[in-house]
Amino acid sequence: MEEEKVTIKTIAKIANVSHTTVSRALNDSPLVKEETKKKIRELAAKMNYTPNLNAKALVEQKSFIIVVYFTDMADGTSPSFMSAVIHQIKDQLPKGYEIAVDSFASLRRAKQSINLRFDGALVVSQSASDDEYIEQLAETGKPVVVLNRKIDRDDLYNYSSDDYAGTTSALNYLLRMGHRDIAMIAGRKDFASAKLRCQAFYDVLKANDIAVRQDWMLQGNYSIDSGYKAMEDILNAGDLPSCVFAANDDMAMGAIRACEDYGFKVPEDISFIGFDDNAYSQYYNPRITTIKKPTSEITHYGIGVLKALIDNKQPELPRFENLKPALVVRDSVKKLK
Amino acid sequence: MEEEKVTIKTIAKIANVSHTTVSRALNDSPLVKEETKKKIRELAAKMNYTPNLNAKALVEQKSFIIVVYFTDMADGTSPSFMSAVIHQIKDQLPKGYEIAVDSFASLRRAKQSINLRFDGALVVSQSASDDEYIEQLAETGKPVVVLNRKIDRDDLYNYSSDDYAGTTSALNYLLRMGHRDIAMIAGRKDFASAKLRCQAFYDVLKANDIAVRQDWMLQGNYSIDSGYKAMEDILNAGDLPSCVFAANDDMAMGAIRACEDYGFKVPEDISFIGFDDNAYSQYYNPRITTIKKPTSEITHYGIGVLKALIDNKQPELPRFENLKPALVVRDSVKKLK
DNA sequence: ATGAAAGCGCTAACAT
DNA sequence: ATGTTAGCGCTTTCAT
Repeated sequence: MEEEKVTIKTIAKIANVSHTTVSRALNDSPLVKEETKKKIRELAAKMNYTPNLNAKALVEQKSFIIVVYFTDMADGTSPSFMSAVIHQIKDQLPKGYEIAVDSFASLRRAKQSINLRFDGALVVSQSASDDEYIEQLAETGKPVVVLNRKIDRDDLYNYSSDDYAGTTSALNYLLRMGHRDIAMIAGRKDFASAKLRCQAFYDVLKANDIAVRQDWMLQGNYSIDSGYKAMEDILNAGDLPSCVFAANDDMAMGAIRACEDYGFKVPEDISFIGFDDNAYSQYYNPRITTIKKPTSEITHYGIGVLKALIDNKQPELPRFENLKPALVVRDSVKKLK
Repeated sequence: MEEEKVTIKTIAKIANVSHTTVSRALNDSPLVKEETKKKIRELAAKMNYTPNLNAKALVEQKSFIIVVYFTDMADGTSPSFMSAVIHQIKDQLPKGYEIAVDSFASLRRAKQSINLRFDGALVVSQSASDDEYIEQLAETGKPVVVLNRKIDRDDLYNYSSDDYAGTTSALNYLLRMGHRDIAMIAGRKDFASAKLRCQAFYDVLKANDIAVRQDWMLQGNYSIDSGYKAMEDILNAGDLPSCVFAANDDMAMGAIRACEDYGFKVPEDISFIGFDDNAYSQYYNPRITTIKKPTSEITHYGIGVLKALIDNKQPELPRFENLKPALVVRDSVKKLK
């Protein structure tokens, strides 16, 4: 059961060569005769040899670990974003690499600094409070790519979603559909995306001479439940908006549920537009009109660049790009006449 | 920017002690005077010292990596399960450990064996095809805990959801509500949970003298879309069942959407019961009656045991437990008279 | 084309 | 209480 551990020295002894030759053969060095290589490789396979990555890492000053950092795994970060990133990165990276997952929130909780054992880092950042850790990562001089949020530095590769533009197109659509009484349920305060979506909301309303009513500006935290509760507040107050812009689809779903519970029909009595286009939006009842966040493009860009960086190649993509979300019209917004 | 790398030898030189003393001091060995310890610790902090985990790992024959394996990250494994496991494990494990995430599907695709660099493994297993990799993990002699599915060996710690019992209680509830024309949308064929949920379906119907109609037994794959398509098949065929048992909530949601699209009302025209109780089930329209899978208990058990095993302690939990799911009655099943 | 020796940063026997 | 030495498994000069 317990296999004796086989190292390059074990192989060397049996093959009657030095362990140096074994090392070279296994790394396909041109310094070893094809014949010897073949013999050694076969032997290694037969003996079930696996290299000790710790030793290799020690001498090569590498670690064969790619780390993925999230702002917070407990909440705010959608599980599907997380799973997509990990899954895609796993499939594209060279074999032998481990994907380590961590969060800045847990570092903060444990008052820890970042772990230095990584060869490249992918950061899915939601908040400016991540900057201290991003700085720590950058200081190592190793490849770092920041996704999801625009950062204030131009030495790192950075891909984000243009949430301001996305929100603008959402509101312009509502306006075109005849809505002027628009409420908003905002996202988690400390998240950059929430701030941008709010700011755009204010700006577009102002540009269209619509006063923002504070009782129609609710604070959520991106969770379904927070959408439900915020909507209850709207429903329990005075007059109703004709439409609600929820800063993400999860909150839109919670809010729609609240409407149903209070006897209002969506979109007959009240319309909704969300943000993200999550996995359930197109199946929800009603199907949710929303802004599709370019998540998979962001992920794809990030992984491609990180891979190039680790391979010491020049990435073909620009340092920064603010990818455009797209309006997806479905059934949750009613056209007013 | 590029900090000179500081090792225990650097510190030793400045502190005028041997690197051994530094090592001992940093590891809080009783062999070092408190005073010296303090001095060295302060020095280390000031110099921004971080231990080289590769070196430590090499000499200690450890790796400071906990690996979490999923059957398949591309589909089948719910992102929320994944995020919950990673998040919880991260919070409970000793500092300095990395959580590495991988999937057997990707190993298979790359024709790779498991990576030996880990100190403990948590396997979220869906399918018997995982067994070859579980065997590889077990052979290392390191702590391995298998979750989600009952395995055929008793040397590993193993916690699963009793899907057979869960399905039985779902069907008994339907029967109590007066349903006898029951269709089923099954889950991904190769997944153990799907098989158990099917088997229980057959058994309960048979026990109640209800013939299983093959045109009411549809094959899905646990995705929302597969639920939609399966339901279309039912709707396009002859007579309608009074109720559909979907092997998970995602498929139930897809199927309900199909009903709406075809002009049927849920639960007035047709009832639904799901499985899992996912994050959206209680907000869906209608709220979905379902079987709550004891996911968080399973995760909790698994992490607790793995932690104990890694600390060389005897876990307080039994080797195996088949945790009971619970019926959650909501609005998607109509009572027939 | 192959081997001997050194060294990566750390811990642990074995001195003292 | 502290230091000396060896060695974990690997790659990399430097010889031959």
